[in-house]
Amino acid sequence: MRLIFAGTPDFAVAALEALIAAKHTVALVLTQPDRPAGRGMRQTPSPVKRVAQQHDIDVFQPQSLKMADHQAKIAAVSADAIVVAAYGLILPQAVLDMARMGCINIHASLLPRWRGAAPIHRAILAGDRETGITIMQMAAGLDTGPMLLRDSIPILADDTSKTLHDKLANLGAQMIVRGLAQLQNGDLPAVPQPEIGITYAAKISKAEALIDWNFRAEEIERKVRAFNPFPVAQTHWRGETLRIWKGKLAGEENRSPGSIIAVEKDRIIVACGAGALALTELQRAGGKRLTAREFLLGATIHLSDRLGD
RNA sequence: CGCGGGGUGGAGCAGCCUGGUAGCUCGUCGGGCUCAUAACCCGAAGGUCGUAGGUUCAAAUCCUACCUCCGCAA
Repeated sequence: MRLIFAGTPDFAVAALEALIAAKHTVALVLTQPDRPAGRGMRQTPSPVKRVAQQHDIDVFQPQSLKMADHQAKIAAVSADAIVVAAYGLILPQAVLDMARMGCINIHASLLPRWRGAAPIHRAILAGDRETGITIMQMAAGLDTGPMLLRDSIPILADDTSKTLHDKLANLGAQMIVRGLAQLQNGDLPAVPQPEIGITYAAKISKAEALIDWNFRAEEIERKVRAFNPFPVAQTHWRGETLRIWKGKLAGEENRSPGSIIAVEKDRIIVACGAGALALTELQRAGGKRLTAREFLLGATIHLSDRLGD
């Protein structure tokens, strides 16, 4: 098929590569404009742009798709379908109608749960037991279109946003290839999303990364996993920022939240609003991420210290 | 030129401000103790202090440039 691919972050890369590998003709790639990013604020191309360039695919990076001449450029491709994966721009109705088979979206949740920007993080934060990928026909509303394919995977007790992201990106890549094939054969019915069970996955904000030790240990532990590898759960220790990369539940404890209960060889146990969390991998400002064991070789944490102040 | 912190034996850190004998915790190796151990005791090896210049009688420490890692911000 002759396709346009619209995507921006790493999540979309697997799908783009799968479509190329499946011998589809990706005639144009839409991705967000290069942005100042990283240390030094250098202009940085999106992951999808880099891959597109490796395959010598034309890249188009409009700020918005509302302008007529931008839309004309897309229409001129005469694509059979537009595949969208974490693109980050609203597609106007005119664009949604532009391809013969419409716009097909790869969404990282079991719709209608977790419509929106951060479905993977939100699923872990909420303690969901499973999540998945929904391939859907795009409609004007936010992730509201009818579903074409849906497949679930379990969320394991040690899954982080990183591990889950990678699994879902691969699953999505397989499913979009399968979906397009079935669509081409005309045997892929579109099923409207249920009216019940709708939730929205708001974007992750930096402020959420700060741990509130008054929450229950299970909730904090989920936050640590959901925010790994980005933006990384953090707290304060002696006035400096401390990033928490890994933690494990550590039984019952009713001391004041944020108190250090014990400093052992391989872990630092902190009291939460209910229960306790054992920190096993952490990072000081300016330093690398370290296991608790390495961290404790060079830093001394006293039982009188408190986290979060 | 967005702001800022760091690079010190194998690992993680201190020492730098107030130049002048390289320190701590761990690991490694040898020995001891023990029924035994990741525990404990004794001893040893191992460092061009990121790189290149400069200042000085003397630089890990002060100055300059560069390389590199990291936090914030995006």
